[in-house]
Formats: sequence, C-alpha cells, structure tokens
Amino acid sequence: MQEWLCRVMAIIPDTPQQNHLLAALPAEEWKRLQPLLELQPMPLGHVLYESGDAMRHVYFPTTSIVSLLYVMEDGSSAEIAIVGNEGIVGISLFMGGETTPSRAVVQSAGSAYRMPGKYLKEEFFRAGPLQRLLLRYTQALITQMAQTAVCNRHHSVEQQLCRWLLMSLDRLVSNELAMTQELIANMLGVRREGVTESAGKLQKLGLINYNRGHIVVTDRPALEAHSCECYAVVKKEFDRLLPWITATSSFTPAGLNPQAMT
Amino acid sequence: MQEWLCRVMAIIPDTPQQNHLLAALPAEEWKRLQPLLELQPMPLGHVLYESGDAMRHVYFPTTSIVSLLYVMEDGSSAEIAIVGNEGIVGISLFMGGETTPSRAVVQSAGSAYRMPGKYLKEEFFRAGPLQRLLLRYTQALITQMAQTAVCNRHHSVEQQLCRWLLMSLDRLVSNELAMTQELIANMLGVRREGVTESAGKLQKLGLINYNRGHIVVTDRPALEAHSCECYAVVKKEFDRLLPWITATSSFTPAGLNPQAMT
DNA sequence: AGGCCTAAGTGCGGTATCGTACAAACGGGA
DNA sequence: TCCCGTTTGTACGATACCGCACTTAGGCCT
Repeated sequence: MQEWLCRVMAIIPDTPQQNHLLAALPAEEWKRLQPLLELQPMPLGHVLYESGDAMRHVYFPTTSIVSLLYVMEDGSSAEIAIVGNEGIVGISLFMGGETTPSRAVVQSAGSAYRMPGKYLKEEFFRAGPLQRLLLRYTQALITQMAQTAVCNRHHSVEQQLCRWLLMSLDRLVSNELAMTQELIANMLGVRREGVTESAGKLQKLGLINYNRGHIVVTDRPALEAHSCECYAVVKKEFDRLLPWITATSSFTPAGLNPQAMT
Repeated sequence: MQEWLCRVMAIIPDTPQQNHLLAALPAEEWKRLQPLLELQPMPLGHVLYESGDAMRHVYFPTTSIVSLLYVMEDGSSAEIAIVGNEGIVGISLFMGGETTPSRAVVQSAGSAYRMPGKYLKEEFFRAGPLQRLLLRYTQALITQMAQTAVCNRHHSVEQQLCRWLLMSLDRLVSNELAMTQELIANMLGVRREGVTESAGKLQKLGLINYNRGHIVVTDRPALEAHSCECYAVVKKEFDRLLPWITATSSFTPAGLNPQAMT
C-alpha cells in the first residue's frame, strides 16, 4: 500500500502547475511570478505559521495538504479550513492583516511552492488577474469556514468524518490517506475514541479500509451519501467560484494557461 | 425602558458616518460615494438576501444589526457572523462571487445605508483606500466566522450566549437588546429551551435582565468574564485590523475623516 | 375587564459525546 | 525474533443537549 503511494509520488513531477491557482495564471503574470517560486518539502506536522506570527511566505500546495486550525487556551483545537492544491496558504498577507489568530499545519505530507510575501503583495496590488483569482479563492475559503461552523453545530461526528475524508481526498491524487485517528480527532476537535468508533462503523459498511494510519476509501459514492450536506455545499461553491480548476485533475500535465480568466 | 430607547433613537440622527467603514473613508472617496448612498429602514426579520441571490446592493448598517446565517435543508439554521455599524453586508460582491450560500437577516431593527453593488465594485477596483479598508474588514469577518466554528465545537450554550450578547451589544448604542429567546436560539442554532435555561442562569447571577423580548445587560464585565475566549479573540482582531474604528463610539459625531489610513 | 396570542419557564426520557481507564494488536528497530 | 512504542478498540458512568409536551405569565386588542 505504502509502496504503491511512493511509486505514484515518484512518478508525479513536482511542478508549480499542480497548484490550480498557479496553473490558472495568464502567461504574463506567470512569467513574473515563476522565478520567485521555490519548491518546499512539507513534512507531516510541519507548522507553516503559528497564531499571530508575521508571515514571510505564502505557500501554494501541490501534493501536500495544509490545515488551518485554531488552538484554544486549554490546548484543544478545531480545524477551520483545509487548503490543498486548489489554494494558497497565507491569505492574510494580501488581505492586509499580515497575521491571523490561527495555526497552519501540514496535515498530509508532500510538496508546496512558496513565495516571499512581499512579491505576492506587489503582484496582488497590480489589481490584475491574480487579484481576482485570489479574491475568488478567498470567498471560497470563507464558504468553507462558514460551513465548518454550521457542521460543528448540527452534524454528528460520523457525518463530519465523512465530510473531512472527502475534502482531503479531493486534494490528493490517490484514494489513500496517511492519517492516524488521533490526528483526525485533533482536526475535528473531538475525542480520538469518537473517531475510532465512527471509522469502525464506516469500515463495517465497506466505505473505507483502516489500517494503522492508512485509510483507503473503497466506496466514494457511498461515503458522499453518508456525509452531511456540508461537503456538497462547499464543493459546489468552489466549483462555481473557480470553475477553471474543476476539470483539471492533478494528473493532467496542465498547460501553462489552461483557460483565461473571465 | 422601551421609551428610553425610543428617545435615544430619536436623538441620534441617521448619518452615514455612524457606519465606521464609511466614516473611515478619506474625503475624496467619500465625495464620490456619498451621493450613491440611500438611507434604508431595516425592520426586524427583513431578509436582505437569500442564499444564492444575486445581490443588487451592499448595506452599511448604522443602527441596525444583520445576521449572516446558513439555513440547512431540514430548516434548522446557524449564524455564521454578525454585521453591525462596523461593517458591510455583501462582501461577495467585491470578492467576485456575486452570491453566497447564506442568508442575511436583520437581527436588530434600525437603519442602514445602501449602495448599488455596481458602484461599490467600481470604487473597489480603483484599488484605493476603500479596497484596503474592505479587505481588512473582510479579514476581520473571516476571523469571526472561524471563531464561530471553534465556539460551536467546544463551548457550552451558556458561554455562547454570553459571546452573542456581547457581540450584539458592541454594535448597539444602548445596553438593551430587543430579542426573543426564540430568535436567539435560531441564531445560535440551539433549542429555545436551551436559551431559556442559560438566560435564566445569567439572570440569577445578576448579569442580565430578561423581559419578554427585552434583554438589559446590567453587568457587562461579569458577562465578559462568563463568556468563552472567543469573544475577546474576535474583538481583539477587529481592533487590530480596523484600529481607527475602535475609539470612535457611535455617539461621537464623527468627523468626515477621523484618521487617515495607514 | 376579559380574552387571546406570544414569550418564557419547567419537566422528562432519550441520545450523542465526553473523560477516563485499560486492553489488544500491529510493526519497526535492536 | 523479540520487544516496545504507537495505534486502535472497548467499556464505563457522567453530562450536556435534544425533542416533546405542557404550564405560566405578559402584553395587546377589543
């Protein structure tokens, strides 16, 4: 299982275009930004920034997934949003605040391209395609956060687990996740035992296959049916706001500018 | 009590500057925008826009408070954020999405100034002070949503009620709220009985005074102490991101441009 | 003054999740 | 191959909140 994943990882070249935002940039902007990008390994658990940290870089995940989460005074935490190859980590840099009260942690190991915040801000305030792109992405991110709030209020751990698995899956190239139940519990802000129980249920139903830190989703449609509406709402909004990234699978050796911005 | 509130309402003139975002505009921008503003009465329960509606206007609340909430398929709802005289309703207009999957409802009656979305977008894409102002406000709003998610996950109804009362209070000129427990329950996404119980507790502790749709906060400091950390986190972030609105009480007959933007 | 509608309080069983404690099982390193 | 740390499974009572049903109490209108 592990080997298979490694083989896939080795096959996939790390190119900035695996990040959908970068891939959507028109040629001109791309030419300006490309030299500023730097490939960055993203090991599991790596903290990109801590609550209140001044951000030096923004990150464009390619094969990694980053969790934005808030850590409370008593140490318990809750995930606010997930960012993968569809997005960017560090929106507060161009939003103007420079910091946020949340933490950004690598939730699934892989790579990302990073860029000094200074340059991103410069490009952003040219008020060109990148600005529109980032603003639309930010709105999608807002939807994700809002829906997380709703989901936390109304839905069961089991439903939320389904949602979370699906959202993570959408940001990866395989149907396997390398995650312990402990970590998932931290993300969802619930007990580890709660995840164990829910995951066991999903496994009995034949939707997933759990094995010491490795989850294989075996029946995605059923998992979607089992999830609450929140997953679909967020997905739909991402597709609406960033339509050019929808069709582009991560496997596709994306052209430099698959589609002009509307 | 009610009479007193009416008297206050009558005394306060409805000027656009009661909205902190408008008040923070430099003279030049203000001159351009002022003619486009239109005073709008905001009766309790009025729906500014429904999930998915194309927004025609943005709203700058002055004496009213607007709730952004998500309504689920089964009809239950949860508040995502509160917008009062510190902000603007309709950020998705300039963020690029034009719509959101949430509903905007008047939670506390009063007034607002509205402006056709078209003009706001034009001004926004001049990339001047208004843009920076709105982006910073949006980041503050994001913080509020994120913290709502955390709060929904970890804190008791009683703590959340405290937070909610404080946030509403911050956006009003008096220490009285006109809200039934039923409405509050809808906002928080909990049972009405849960609010009754919590409110009763707070009343016994002498923090508030409840009377058929009228809540008077009698001990604000104690209410803050009773609330979870979420209130303070969001407040602090608003103050950090929009410092020029902090000192300005709604009572102050704000000058046209109290402070230049940094 | 009386009646009625709305708002608020109360009681009760059901359930999801919590906190805690402990047992089982897997797997990498010595 | 064995061992030990990590990961997962299980069990328990406690508790916060739910859904439902019903009562009490204001305030407004006739």
